[in-house]
Amino acid sequence: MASPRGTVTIYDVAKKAGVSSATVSRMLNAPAKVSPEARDRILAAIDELGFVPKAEARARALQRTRRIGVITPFFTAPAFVQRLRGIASALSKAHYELVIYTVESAEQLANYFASIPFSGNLDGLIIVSLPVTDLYAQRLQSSNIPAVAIEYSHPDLNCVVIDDYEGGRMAAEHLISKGHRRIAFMAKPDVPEYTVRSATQRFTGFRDTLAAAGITLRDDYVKHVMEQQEAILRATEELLRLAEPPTALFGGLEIYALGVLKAARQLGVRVPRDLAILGFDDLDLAEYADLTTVRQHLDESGRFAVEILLAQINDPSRPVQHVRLPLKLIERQTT
Amino acid sequence: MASPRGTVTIYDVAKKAGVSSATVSRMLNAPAKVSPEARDRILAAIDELGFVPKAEARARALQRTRRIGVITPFFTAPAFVQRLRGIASALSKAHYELVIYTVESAEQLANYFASIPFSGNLDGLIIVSLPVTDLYAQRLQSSNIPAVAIEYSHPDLNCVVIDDYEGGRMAAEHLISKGHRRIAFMAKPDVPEYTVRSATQRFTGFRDTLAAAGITLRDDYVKHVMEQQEAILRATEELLRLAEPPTALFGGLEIYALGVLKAARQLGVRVPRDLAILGFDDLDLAEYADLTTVRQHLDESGRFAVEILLAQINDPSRPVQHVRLPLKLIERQTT
DNA sequence: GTGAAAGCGCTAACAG
DNA sequence: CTGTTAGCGCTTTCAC
Repeated sequence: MASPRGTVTIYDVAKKAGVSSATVSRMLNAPAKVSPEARDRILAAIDELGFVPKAEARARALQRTRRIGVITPFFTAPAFVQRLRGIASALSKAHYELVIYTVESAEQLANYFASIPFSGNLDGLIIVSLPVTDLYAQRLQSSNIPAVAIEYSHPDLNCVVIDDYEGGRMAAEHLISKGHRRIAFMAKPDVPEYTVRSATQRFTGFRDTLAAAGITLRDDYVKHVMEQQEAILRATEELLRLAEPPTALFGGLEIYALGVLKAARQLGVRVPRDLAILGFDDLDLAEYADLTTVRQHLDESGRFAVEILLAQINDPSRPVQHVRLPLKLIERQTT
Repeated sequence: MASPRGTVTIYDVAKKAGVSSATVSRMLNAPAKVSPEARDRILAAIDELGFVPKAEARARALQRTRRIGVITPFFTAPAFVQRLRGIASALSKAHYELVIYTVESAEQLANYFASIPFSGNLDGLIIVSLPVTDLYAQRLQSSNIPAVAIEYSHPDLNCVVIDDYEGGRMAAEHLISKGHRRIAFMAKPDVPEYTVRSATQRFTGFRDTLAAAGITLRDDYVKHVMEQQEAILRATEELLRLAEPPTALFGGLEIYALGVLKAARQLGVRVPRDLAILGFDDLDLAEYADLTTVRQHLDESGRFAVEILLAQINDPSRPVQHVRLPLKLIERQTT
């Protein structure tokens, strides 16, 4: 019989069980310290009253919330989802709640960092795929809340990242080993606001490795286009219409590889016979599309972040940790 | 200069600004009620101290958390993600925090309902794609927390659902209108624990409509298989190897349509020429695959749920609301 | 083993 | 406009 919203407290339980509120509290937190008789009566009272401890109150008394926050770009992109999945799973195992803050713009991100009541409201924070500026890092530090960044790295912050340069290298190597020499690259335009350092490094590693093998990446082989399928289709056509069309393509982001794959099918180009396609990330989608790709274990990145975060929470004096997750080439049908 | 974790309170601010804590509180909640001079001094103090209000304390005093919870199956399936996306977006606009509880088994669900401190920790609850039993509905009611269920419906609970029977009907009608008469159906096995009522109704609507058009759904045209691609591939082969193979197939769940599409490609079957394929849901994935499908607006379902929930929170006396979202046939390349 | 009582940080009357 | 004061529900000494 619960009365009006949230109305039954330990005091009610205490009264009904004929003990003090302190004893009920003990019962809840350290049952061993309570006599068996009292225990039974309290348990009965709890049952009867339908008592549920109020986390808010608990958190205030305890000075911790058992809740960790995740700041992530508005999760339209599958990669965020997979990272989140890793986080959610690990957190749930550790009995932490997960609160999500989605960010749709740089401005909103700034707002969050400026105004969100981090300290005291969260036991820790995970920042997913969002650039961490010095200012933010500093604010995080001074607010004294344990945090870890995924994908972007900052010297003063825990983070879990991958070696994008190495990823580019692996991609190039794979394509070369398959006998390709006319190799193309497609990725996002380099817009200033969302300067994706990782994509750039991927590209650099890719190009350097090609160069080391005596292959120069021709300018007309590299396409920077928007993520819309239409744009990708057009770029693919341009590529194929070249006098010397590429025989292979590396998509610096999985969407591009996937998009080109789709475009290729529409254009009647056989994959991988006429055009080999290689992606990066290994989204769930990639498996469905049978795309060969460089896998970074997205779910794992989330799990790792949680691990580091919890360690940090339990021992605040812990030094900053940077982990770099391994990459792996997953060979499927498109190369 | 923030001192040890979460240490600066309104009292600190008050002292520094030479006012009482109440004034600081007013400043925070109703700045108009504070004199300009005091305001400035308080603002300055806040800045200097790096003060951030602690949500826990606020929530306790206010008796509301500005936080709503979402219980969802472990979000491996894209449909959950899209629903979540709608929820997250709507919630963020309304300045609510979103806390996520993922559930991996029926048992865990029971645990949540039994032991999670819902009341007093959350202002509201959204239950995504999880069967709501009478017991749970009752507990929800008595704990007096506003809630809404998505996908599953319960008479005593707000919910947003679709008309699955109608969906099945639309699917059948579309296929019939395309001239098909040998039509197959593929879906999940009917396991007792996860009795997916919606899938069953989809099927019924589908079969009834076929029947009304004088087409009887042959037993060897309906396949209940696991979601693994391999199982789907095998089922597809069996279908196609029939003396009279079907010319069209309806996947009661999008995965099946997608899986069959993939299988068809592997088997060299032309889609839609040799086999038309129709899905249900319209996941992001469907667009990528150019799958014709019956769309239920997943994102929208989340948005609606939030709307109802907030309305309910603001006016607890509001009657239970059942909304049924419309379905729409999205014609793409596979039929 | 148990109870009394003092907080945890904030808000909301109530006087002034 | 502002300060005083009493909670919100739970935990945690400190005595007994």
